[in-house]
Amino acid sequence: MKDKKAAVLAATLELISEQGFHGTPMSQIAQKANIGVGTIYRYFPSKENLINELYIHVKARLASYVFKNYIENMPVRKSFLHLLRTIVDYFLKNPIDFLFMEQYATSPLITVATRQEGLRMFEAATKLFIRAKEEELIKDLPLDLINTFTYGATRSLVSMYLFSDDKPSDEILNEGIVAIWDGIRK
Amino acid sequence: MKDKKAAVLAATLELISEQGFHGTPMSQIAQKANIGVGTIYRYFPSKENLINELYIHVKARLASYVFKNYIENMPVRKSFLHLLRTIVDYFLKNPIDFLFMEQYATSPLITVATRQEGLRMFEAATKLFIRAKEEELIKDLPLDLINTFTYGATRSLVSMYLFSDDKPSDEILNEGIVAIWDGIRK
Amino acid sequence: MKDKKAAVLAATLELISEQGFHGTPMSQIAQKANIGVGTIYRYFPSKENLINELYIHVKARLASYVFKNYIENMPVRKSFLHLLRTIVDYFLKNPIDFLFMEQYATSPLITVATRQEGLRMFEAATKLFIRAKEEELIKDLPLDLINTFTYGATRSLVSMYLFSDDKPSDEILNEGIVAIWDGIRK
Amino acid sequence: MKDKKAAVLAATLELISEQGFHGTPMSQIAQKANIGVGTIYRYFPSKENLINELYIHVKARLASYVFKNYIENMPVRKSFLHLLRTIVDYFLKNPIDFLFMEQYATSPLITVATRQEGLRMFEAATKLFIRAKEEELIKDLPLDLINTFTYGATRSLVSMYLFSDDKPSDEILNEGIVAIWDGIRK
DNA sequence: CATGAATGAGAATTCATTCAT
DNA sequence: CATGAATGAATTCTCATTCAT
Repeated sequence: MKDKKAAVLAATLELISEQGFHGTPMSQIAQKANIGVGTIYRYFPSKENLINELYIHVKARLASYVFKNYIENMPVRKSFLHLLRTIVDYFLKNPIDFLFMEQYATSPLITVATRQEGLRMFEAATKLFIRAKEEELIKDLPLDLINTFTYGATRSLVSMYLFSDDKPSDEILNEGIVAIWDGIRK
Repeated sequence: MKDKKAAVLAATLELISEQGFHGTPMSQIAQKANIGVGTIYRYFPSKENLINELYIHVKARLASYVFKNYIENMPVRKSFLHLLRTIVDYFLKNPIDFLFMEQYATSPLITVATRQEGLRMFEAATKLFIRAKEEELIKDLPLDLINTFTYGATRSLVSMYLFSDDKPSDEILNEGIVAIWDGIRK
Repeated sequence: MKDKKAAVLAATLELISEQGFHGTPMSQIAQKANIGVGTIYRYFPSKENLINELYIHVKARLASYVFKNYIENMPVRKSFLHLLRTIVDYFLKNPIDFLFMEQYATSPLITVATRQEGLRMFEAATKLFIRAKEEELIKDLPLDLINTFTYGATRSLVSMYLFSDDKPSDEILNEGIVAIWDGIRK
Repeated sequence: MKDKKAAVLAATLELISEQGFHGTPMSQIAQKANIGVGTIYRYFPSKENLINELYIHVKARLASYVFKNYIENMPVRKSFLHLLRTIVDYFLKNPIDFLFMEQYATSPLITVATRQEGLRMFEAATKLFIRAKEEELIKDLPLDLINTFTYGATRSLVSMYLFSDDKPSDEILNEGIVAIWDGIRK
C-alpha cells in the first residue's frame, strides 16, 4: 500500500524536525504512523535510507509547488521574482519542511547522491540563470555562485520571517526578494 | 593544564564537522585528543556542554579575527566590504570552522543562551548596519532582515567556494561581496 | 510472556542476595535469566524499579504462604504462635528470600511507597495485635513497638537458625517463638 | 597523623549512612575530611577496607560506651537490663551509628573476619548469658539464640523510637527492655 | 607525606534491526 | 504482508585507584 509509505514519511518529517534524527526512535515513528515497527522495514531498508528518501520527497514536493505555474519564456526578472516568491510562500505555509531542509541540507546523514538528485529537480531555475546571463541582465559571475547566493539569501528571508516576533508584511517580503535581484542584476 | 582542554576542543571540532554530533562517540574524541575518556569530563560536564562550549570557542575565534583590524569610524560601504571580506577569508582558511557553524547554527543542540552569547560577539556589525540606516545608505528594511540576509548570502559565497570544483578567483569573491552590498544598498 | 518476567525476578533475587544490588550488573541478571540485556527493560523501566518490584514480589509470596491457613477468629495466643511459626517455616525453606528481606528492609533503594505496599499485606497481623490488646492479653505498649519487637525477634530466630553450625531442633524453634510471646504477653 | 585517619572515618560514616556505600565516591569523602583523595589511600588500602575498618571502629565505640560502667558481678537481671538500656541510650544519642550498623550488619561488603572481630568485643555480654544459664534464670535455649534474640529485639526498640513520629517515653523504653527480659527469663 | 589530575574499566540504558508468528 | 517481542552492540558517564609532582 502506498498509504503506509506515505504515513511513515509524514510521521518521520514531523518527528525529526522537532527532535532531530537521533532523538527520534523508529518505534516512535511507527507509533505515529499507526503501524508496527517491522513494517517500516518493508518500505525502507534502514533508518538512514528513510531520511534520504524523505529528503527527496520533501524537495520534490517543493519543486512541484514552485514550478506548477512557472512559464519558461517569461521575461527573466519576472520569472526570477515569481520563483523566489513561490519558494518563500511554500516555506511560510510549510514551516516544518523548511526546518527539515535547513537541518539536513548540510548534514552528513544525507548522501552526496541524494543531494545531487535533489539539485536536479531545480534545473529549470538554472536554465533561467543561464538565460539571464545570455541576456546580460545579471553580473558576470559563475553560475554556481549566483545559484547559492540566491538560495542562501532566500533562506535568510524565510528564516527571519519564521523566527522573528514581529512578522514582516507581505510588502517587505517582496522588497526582500527585490533586494536579492538587485544583488545579482547588472 | 589548558593543553588538554584545547586538545579536546580541537579534536571535537574536527570529528564532529565530518561525522556529526551523534556520529562521534566520546571515546573517539578522547583518542584523537590523546587523553583518556574520563579526562574529557574533567573539563566538560557532558557531551552537550562540550558542543556548546565549542560553539562559543569557534565563534569567538572568528570574531577575534574579523574585528582585529576593524576600525569603527570608516565609511559605511568600506567597513561593510571589509567585514564581509574578512569573514569570507577566515572561513576559506578554516573550512572546518565553516562546516561546524553551518551544521550547528540551526541545531537544537545549541542552547538559546549559547546562541545569544555568540551573537553578542558581533554587536559591532549590528552597529554598522544601524549607522548605515541612519546615513540612509541602505534599504529601509528591518535590521534583522538586513542582518540575516547579509550573513546568509555570505555563507552561500563561502559554501560555493569550498565545494565547487573550479574555485573562483579572488576577484570574483570581491564581486560577490559587492553583489551583497548591491542587494541591500539603496 | 510472563515467563521472562518471572525469570528476571528469580535471577535477580538470587544474585542480589549474595552480591548486593550494586555488585550485580544487569548483564549478569540477563545471563542468569537466559535472555538479552535489553529484554529486562521491556519488563522493568530501570534497575531501581526492578528491585522494588522484586521486594513486592517476595513480600507477597511470603504473605500468601503465611495467611494460607490462617483463621481470623482463633484464640489470640494460638493465632500468634501459628503466625510466627509459619513465618519462620517460610524463611527456613526459602533462605534467599530471608537474606533479601534482611538487606532491603532498611535500604534506601526501596521507596516509601513500596514499603507501604509491603506493609499492607500484613494487616491481618496488625488486627491480631489489636485484638490481643483489647482482650488485655499483652502488655500495654504502643502497637508499633509490639509489632517491630515481634518481627525483630522473629528475624533473629531465623537468622540464628540459618547461620549457626548446629541447627536447633524443631522444638527449640517452638520454644523461641514462645519466648517472643512471653516477651509481649501480660 | 591520627587526625587524618579519624577525619576520614568520621566523614565516611556520615556520608555512607545517608547515601549508601556506592552512592558515596572517595572524592566526596576526601572533600568532607578536608584532605586530598590520594591521602585516603595512605590509611586505607581500598574503599572496601575502609568500610570494614569503619565497621570495627563504630562497633568498638559502642562496646566502649556500653561496658564503661559495667560491673561483671552484679545480679544477672540487673546487669542485663543495664546492658540493654545502655545500648539503647547509645543509639538514641548516635542515630547515625545505628543507621550504619543496620545497613552494614547484613551487607556482603562486610567480610566474615570483620564481623567476627566485631562480635568478640561483646564477649562480656556472652559471659553474662552463660552465668544466667548456670544460675538457671533464663530459658534453656542455645546461647546463640538468646544472643541474637536479645539483640534483634533491642534493634527493634531503637528503630521504632528513631523512626516513629510519636516518640515513646523513657518509661516505655524501659518497659520494652523488660519485655525482652521477660522473653528469655524462665 | 600529601596531593589531585589523569585514567580506563565497567555500569546502566537505548534502539536499530531481525524474525517467528 | 504485518507485527512487535527479543536482542546485544554501542553509547555516555562515573569513580576507584595510581603516580608524578
